[in-house]
Amino acid sequence: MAQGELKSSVLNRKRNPKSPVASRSSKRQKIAEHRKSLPIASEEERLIEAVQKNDILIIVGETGSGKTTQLPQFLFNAGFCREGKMVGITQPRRIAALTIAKRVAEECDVRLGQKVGYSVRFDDTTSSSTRLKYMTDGFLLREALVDRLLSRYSVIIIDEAHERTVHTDVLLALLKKVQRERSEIGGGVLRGCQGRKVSPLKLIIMSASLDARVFCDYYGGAKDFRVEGRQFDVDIFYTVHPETDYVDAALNTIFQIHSEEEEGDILVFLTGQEEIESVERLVQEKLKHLPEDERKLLPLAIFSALPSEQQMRVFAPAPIGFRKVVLATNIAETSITIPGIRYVVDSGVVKARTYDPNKGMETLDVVPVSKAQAIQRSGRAGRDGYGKSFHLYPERDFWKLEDSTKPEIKRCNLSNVILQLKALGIDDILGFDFIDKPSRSAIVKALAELHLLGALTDDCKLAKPAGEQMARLPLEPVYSRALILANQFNCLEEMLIIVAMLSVESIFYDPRQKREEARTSRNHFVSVEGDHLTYLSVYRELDEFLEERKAEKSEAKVEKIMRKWCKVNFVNSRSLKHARDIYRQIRGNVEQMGFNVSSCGNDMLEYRRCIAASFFLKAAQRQMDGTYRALESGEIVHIHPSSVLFRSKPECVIFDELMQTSQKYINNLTRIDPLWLAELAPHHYKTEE
DNA sequence: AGCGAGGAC
Repeated sequence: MAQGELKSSVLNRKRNPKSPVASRSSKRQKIAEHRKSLPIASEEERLIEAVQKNDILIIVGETGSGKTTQLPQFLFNAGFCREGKMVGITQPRRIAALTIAKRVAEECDVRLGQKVGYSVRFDDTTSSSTRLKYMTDGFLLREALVDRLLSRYSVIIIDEAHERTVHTDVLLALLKKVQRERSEIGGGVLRGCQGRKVSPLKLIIMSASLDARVFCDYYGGAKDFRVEGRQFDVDIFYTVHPETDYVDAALNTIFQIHSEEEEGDILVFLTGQEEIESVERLVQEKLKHLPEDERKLLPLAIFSALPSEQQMRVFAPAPIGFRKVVLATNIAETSITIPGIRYVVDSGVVKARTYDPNKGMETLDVVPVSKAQAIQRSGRAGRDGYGKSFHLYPERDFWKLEDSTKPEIKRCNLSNVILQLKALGIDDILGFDFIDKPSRSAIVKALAELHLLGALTDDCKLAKPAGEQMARLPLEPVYSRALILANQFNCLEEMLIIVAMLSVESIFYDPRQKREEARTSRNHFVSVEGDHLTYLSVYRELDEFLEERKAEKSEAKVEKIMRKWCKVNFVNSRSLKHARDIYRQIRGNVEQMGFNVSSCGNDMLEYRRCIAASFFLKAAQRQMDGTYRALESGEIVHIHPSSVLFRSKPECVIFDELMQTSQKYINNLTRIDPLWLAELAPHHYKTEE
């Protein structure tokens, strides 16, 4: 939303070179006109009155209402930022926090970081003068660990609450509690963090969902306020009969649009990389059989694991006379907005992760989308003008879909959430007032895991200091535990690198066409001990490479060198950069905790023993038939083909991940001696021997 | 003998 507007204003400025003063005043005028034209503009008085009268307000507004950019400015003007107080606005995604803050700073005619700023991991632009603070919901949760009453905020706005991410759900519950505590303290008798006076907290929940009831009910009949959206109309089409093969149906629909419909690009929602790459080939294949003048169709893939340079291609306009057909996962549902899309093709399915707490196993399944998801997908055709949306299933099937996607908190491993809650002083997890309660068994399992990792005491209190240290680290509890143990094994330096690498996805990029070339070219990284040490050597080799070129001072130059190195080595540079950021952050964290970052040098034996001691819950042993048995759950599993140990099949391994896709796969492995388990985790494996 | 949706601290 804000992204596109920002870009066009920059273009306008270039096209009309005026004196800086004139261009500035015409820009101000344009911004004022734009603000006045938003549906929410006429609601300022009513909105402020509603906020003043209600401590909790649910705002329902569809795309284009202007609620996210305007409401914080209304609140500022109404005096909610007096006495140094802030209005905090949370977003599920960093890119949204960033672009919206930039947009609002421009509207307010201030430099980013002054009155308006954003805070996301690795990137904090706020200052002591910041009054409107955009941030990720995860960032606000981290702040709560330091200042439990969030006393610097007079108003907190949770945006995109309908998405129901884990972070949003935890915040919704936490803020309910914080608001109660702040009103009980009242009158500033008690003081919060750093002696700040504590005043009541206003809470605003913003949702695009038509159904605000779930939020209103949760907050004891809170008032809802509806704001009009503004989107172009999208005509919706369904198939007459159910399709047996949605890939085939998608192909036919793409070519039908191409031959029958007016100009405009096509966005196709599919389920994953393999499927997208295969549809891309099929489109190209089919084009060969068309007459020359009908071949002007350009298929482009986009999914999260795709390197940035290739992701960027979907944003470039198609060559003159060509029509783009963007083949996307649900990355294009919310995370990225592609300009020029007029036609949407919805397969009606999505890959969704679920977690089985009893087996400690995640599953990635193709499942039908929800109604809300199908509507969201259609809406992607109405960003730049009116559009058309083609669903590859009959209308009667649409009505059978779930209204909305199951909240993530009911589908994930809760160990991190529960550790955070414990660190926030919330001890009764089973009785905690979640908007949607996770199952009892999921909670019990996570508590047991935290206990086994040493984060919780026998009576389920936060252990001191291990539990507190683990909660402070922005990592999965099992990784935090690994860092604490590595400190004792004198291989903290190595474990910091491995944990950073395991925290990011798709380090290696294997384009299907060049898979063999990619494998061969990175053979020199591969360790016979497994994936962990392979990642270590990738990280170190890049580090040495950059060290040798340290003469290059500028950050941009370093990035360029790094990208080149990654390309040659078939490593995803975005992933590796992310790993380096995480490394720096968690290294800072452990140093603050007083850990001495020591290295085991070339003693990989000690390092592997540390891996075994840390991840003892994730061990698997080879069986007679060559399959593996996960020791904790008893599941029969296979080594994932992308692991460097896929062919060598050692007797006993530690794995990082157990996921069911086409089979039950373990991935990211290290070879260990089975005797180490009983030696290093006797409290868990003592009976095995 | 063969392969993983999207986010976030």
